[in-house]
Amino acid sequence: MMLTEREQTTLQFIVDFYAKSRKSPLLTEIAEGLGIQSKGVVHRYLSSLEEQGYIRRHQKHRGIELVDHPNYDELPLLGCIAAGKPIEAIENRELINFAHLLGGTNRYVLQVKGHSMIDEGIRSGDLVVIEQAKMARSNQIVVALIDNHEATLKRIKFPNRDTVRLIPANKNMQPKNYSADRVTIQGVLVGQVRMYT
Amino acid sequence: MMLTEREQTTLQFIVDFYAKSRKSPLLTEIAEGLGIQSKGVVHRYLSSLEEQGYIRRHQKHRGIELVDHPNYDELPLLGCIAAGKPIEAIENRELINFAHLLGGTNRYVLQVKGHSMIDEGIRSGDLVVIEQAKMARSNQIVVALIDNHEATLKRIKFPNRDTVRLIPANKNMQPKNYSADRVTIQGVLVGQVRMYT
DNA sequence: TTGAATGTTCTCTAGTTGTTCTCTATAATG
DNA sequence: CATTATAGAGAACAACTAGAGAACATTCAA
Repeated sequence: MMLTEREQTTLQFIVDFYAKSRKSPLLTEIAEGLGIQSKGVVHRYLSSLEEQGYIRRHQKHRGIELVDHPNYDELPLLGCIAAGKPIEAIENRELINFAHLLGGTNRYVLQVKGHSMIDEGIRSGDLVVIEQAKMARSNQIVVALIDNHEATLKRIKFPNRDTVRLIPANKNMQPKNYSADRVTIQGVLVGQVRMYT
Repeated sequence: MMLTEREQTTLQFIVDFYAKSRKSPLLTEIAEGLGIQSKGVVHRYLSSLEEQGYIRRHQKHRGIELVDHPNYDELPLLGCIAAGKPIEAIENRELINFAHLLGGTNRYVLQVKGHSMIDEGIRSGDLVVIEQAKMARSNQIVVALIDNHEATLKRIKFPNRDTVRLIPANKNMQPKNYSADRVTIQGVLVGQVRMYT
């Protein structure tokens, strides 16, 4: 379960290459991609990757097969999709990295119940990633504890030094002001995830 | 069975280093981080940490492995948050695993533009994870290509064998029927992610 | 079928990183 | 005062990583 630096870049190159072209690279293509002259070196990396279960090889042409590995934290960003327009292909196919969403040491997940953030696109059942924090900037969405027993997910503002304003994202609900000493911030919203089965 | 001061700071440094860069530090990096000149000293600390079960070492470079360290594909699910109610703590602290959202090799990300899925909680700017597929089940949300040049994200239904119905999630837009041969399915929505900075 | 392209297996080299020593210093303690 | 535990420097060596490239085997495509 330990990849060396070069083995990692090799694997990443294969993943990227496959994401872009839907086929496996040749040894020479990998070598070129890594700036290496010798395909023997590449072959050694591939052997190690195979031994560790990241790839399989059928000794054919473009025979490298990626094994599904739960450690990928990136996906290729293929483009934008707009209502009624074709997919704009993105030239330099970016990779979206989700690691930093998960990476923080003091983050946790809450499942949302109710519809107080519906206009923000946060629906009942969604997962929100919260970064533990005691402070927040105005306009951030926070987990706020009111009078030490009522926790809510709301957008926060500070109208003045002694007042905290918590704003739901739902037309049917009203913002409320609280004196600052009644509200404790428990965390700040850093992400929202929904999984469709 | 106690850690000395320096052993603790060493361990802390490794944890922090891993959290930031997702790889284990070199002895020299640890030495530098602790303000030590000699990697021999670091090695002694590591031996002690290993003996006491805090780390494992595979005598390679970057071979330090933290024992009992949270996987970075997972975050703890602390509970539910409802509008106006306290956080319901979940007893057996579940870990939410995002790996299977990212795991597939034939998945990619699109950034949404426009508001055709707004009632589904998918907003302009959101990232959607798409699994490449040519088929879909009724009621799934798919990337559909119409007449080979217009791609959209819509909920799909099959009213009858020859007809495909694409349904936007926006009250201001109307569902449309197409003859089946005009519509190509490019992928199925498997996830939606939004990151707040 | 045959030549070119590609994959496999080697040996060699260099540089980096990990391991094992010995030596010194300081503080706490009986 | 001697002893012990902690902390550090640094040298010598071993193990590992990285790369080059040659020779050979296999696969592909004309």
